[in-house]
Formats: sequence, C-alpha cells, structure tokens
Amino acid sequence: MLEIATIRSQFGLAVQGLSKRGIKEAEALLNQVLALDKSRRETQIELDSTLAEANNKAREIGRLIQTGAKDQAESAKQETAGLKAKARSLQQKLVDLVDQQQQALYNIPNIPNSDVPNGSTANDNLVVAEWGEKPALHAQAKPHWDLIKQYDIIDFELGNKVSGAGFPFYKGKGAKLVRALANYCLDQADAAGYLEIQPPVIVNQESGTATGQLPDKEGQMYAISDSEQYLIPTAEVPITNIYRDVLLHTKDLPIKNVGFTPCFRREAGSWGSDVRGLNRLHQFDKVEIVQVNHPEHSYQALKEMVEHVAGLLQQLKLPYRIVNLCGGDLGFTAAQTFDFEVYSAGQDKWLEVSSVSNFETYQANRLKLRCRGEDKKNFLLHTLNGSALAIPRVLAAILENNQLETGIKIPDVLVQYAGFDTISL
RNA sequence: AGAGGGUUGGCGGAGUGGUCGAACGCGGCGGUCUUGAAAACCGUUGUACCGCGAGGUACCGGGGGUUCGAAUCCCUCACCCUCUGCCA
Repeated sequence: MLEIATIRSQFGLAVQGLSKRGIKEAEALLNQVLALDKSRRETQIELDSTLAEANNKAREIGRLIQTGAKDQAESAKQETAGLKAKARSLQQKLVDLVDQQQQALYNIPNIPNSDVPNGSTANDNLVVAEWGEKPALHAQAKPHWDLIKQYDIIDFELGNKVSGAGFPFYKGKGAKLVRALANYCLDQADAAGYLEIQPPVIVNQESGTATGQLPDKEGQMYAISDSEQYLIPTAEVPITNIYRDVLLHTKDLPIKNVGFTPCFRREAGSWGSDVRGLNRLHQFDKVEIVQVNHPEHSYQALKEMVEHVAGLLQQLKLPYRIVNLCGGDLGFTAAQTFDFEVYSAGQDKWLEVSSVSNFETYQANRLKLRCRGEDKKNFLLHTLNGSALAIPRVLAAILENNQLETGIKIPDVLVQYAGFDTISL
C-alpha cells in the first residue's frame, strides 16, 4: 500500500503514476485519501487532548483520595463523565476514519516506476530481450494436449472425474518430469544463494492482505469455508509474510528465499477456448524466489533475479523473450515486472512461465517490514519475487519443442533428475 | 482433546488498582580514567501516531470489559510449558 506521507509529499508523481495504469480518476481518488487523512489527524488531536484532560483528572482524584479528601474526590468523579463520553465517541470516529483510509489505500495500486512503458494492454508491453531459436518441428508435430494423451503422462479426464476441470493427474514419466523440474529449479536457486523454505499452503486473511492479494484478488483465491483462510495462489504469500511485523538490520540483507509449492487459482472468468491443457490450471506447481532488499539495491536485485530465470531457461534450451510490462498490464502491487514467455512450438504460442517483480515498499508498508538504519531510524524495505519457474507451462514447452516422430527428448540438464532421456511409446 | 502453569522493554527479571513507559541486572551507545585496552565510575538507551515546538496520546501476547484511574481485576482468543489422552 502506498504511504500516506508519499501521497502527501509527492502528490503529482502519484497521480501521474496511477494514470500510467489507466486510472482516470487518480487525482480525485488520492484527494479523497488526503481528505480522510486530514480529518483523521484533526480527530486524533481532539481525542488526544480529551484523553490528556481525563488523565489529569484521574491523577487529581488519586491525589485527593490519598490525602483523604473524599468529598472533593467524589465531586471530581462526576466531572469526568462528560470527558469519558466525549473520548468514547472520538475514539469511535477515529477508528472509523482510520478504517476508511485503510480501505481507500488498499484499493489503490502501486505506482509504476519510471522505466515502465506506457500502455493499457498486453499489446503495449515491451519486448526487451529474446533468446534462442524457434524449433523446426516435423510435419506431424502436435500441441502438448495431444502429446500427453499419446504418451499417457498427464490425464485431464481423470482429474475432471476426481476433482474438477484444471486439476490434472500427472502419471509415470509425466509425474517424474514435474519432480525433476522442481528439483532442478530448487538446486539452481540453492546454488544462487536462496534459502529453501517449505511454507504452509493455507494462509490467513492478514497474510493475503499484506502481500496484496486481498482485497484486490479475493475472487481469484480458493477460500476455506468457516475459517477465513485461503489456499495460496503462489508461495510469495506465505514466504513474504514471514517478514510481516519484522524489524531487520542492514546486516541481514539481502534475504533470499526459495519455495516450492502447489499454487491454487480459481481463474474466474479467464477460461476460454485458447486456454487448453497445461496452459492454465487451477492447481499447479511453482518454484518461487523471494527477496527482501535495501531500497538502494532492489533494482540490482531485480536484475539478478531476471538473469537467474534467464539462466534456467537457457539451460533447458527453451527459446524465450523477456517482456517489460506496461502500466496497464502491471499487477496491482508491482512497481515493475518482467515477464518471461517461452515459445511453445506445438501450439505456436508464447507461454508466460515467469513473472519477476519489484514491489518496492508497497508490500513492505502493509507488512510493516522495516529495517533499522545506521542512524537508528527505521525505514521500509523493498520486496521482490519471481517464478523460477512455473512448472506446467515449462513442461508444455519442453514436450512440444522437443518432440520427434519417435518420441520426446528430455533436456540434458533434466536427465539426471528424471532418470530417463526420452519419452516414447 | 482435557487439567494446571505461563506470556512484561534487545535479553534476563521485578511489579496484583493511582505519581509505572515500567525497579534492578545484562547488553548497547557516549564520557571520565589509560600510551592503548580491560576494569571501575558517570550519563544515556523502546515503538508508533499527532504537533512548528514545548509537549501530548497509545502500547506490558491480541481483542473486549469493569473503574475517576488497569501491566495489575473480569471475559475471550492466540501461543508456550507440564501432566493425561489421541493421531500421520
């Protein structure tokens, strides 16, 4: 969430930033927050002075009682009734105003950084790098949803029967490939200095709010009935929330964590005819890298994370392009995001397999994740995360790009993890 | 799951209704002393919000209540410890 101090001191920049996201009423929205902030402060001043008066009265009564002046004490008690009522109503007013301000801020997205391209849709995203050659496939090449049936390695019908659409079963070499990809990604992250974490996959409301999924994306998460908990849509949520209400020291930085979890997404409204097979699932596995860094180093960290993901895809020999998301396509909480899209030859499509973002202080402000500086002043840290990688789409691209007439060739780096080098009949 | 005990500042640990943001010790920071260091001594040392400032307000696990006044009493939730039970 944006800091109220930032909105106050850099109003023009904030308006400009939100406009970049295509929010037309940005100025009115921010003015509304500032108005709430103003009355919040006024109410607090009034409340504080009322409480100060009541405190003084109470001390005075204490003194009177101790000196034995019972009658005076009793009459002084009568005088406090009004103050008490006043304080109570001001308190309520303050709580309401704080709540309103909070709600308003929760619904304002992050300000894109200056390097984010202008634009309103995915068409305006900027391709900043491309790597690899599109493979030349044989004449009978197929999309992965046909290949998985042919080799019987992933079963959507079975998933449909047991769970629902978008919950496939991975079988045999399909299951082993998932495991191989996860292990490969985790080992690479480990080598890059990330601490491996196995977090819970169910989180509470506070966690969902702190990383920004709530209230913005409530409809996209699976909620647990009765317990106000949610299945995680990404390991970002539990892993970043480790640092909720935490005060770090500069010597602790950077923090680098990696987690491998299933991710659950309702994907409400996004089901279409072009979304087939592994392209979009309700449950999928993902290795996620998360960093907490000093504001001065976060963009260097973002660059390193982008390079890390690029390295993974290069070793897997998957052609990819890196996309700098435009203002209109940027996620709610991100200040800047680079998407990795892998070319999947069987369906002739670019599949998003990673999204690497810097959230600057947006999440840290909700998390109350701060750092104690050398000057003993506390400041908000920057959080970052990226997929490294989202497994099913990578799997789809591997199956499609490496298909031969005789079978599917497994990328060299995965062979030692998978225990086989070919999928064939 | 049941019974009992507990949760206080960076740490340890007092405090059971008033002057307590909280004794004391340790640690940290500054100083005196010393060629330097240690020891000793003196001072200082939480966070957030509001205020130009003086200063004010809130916070003793979370939330609510009683009271003129709550770290202290009551309710509730969470967590920890001990004993009993159950279970991958």
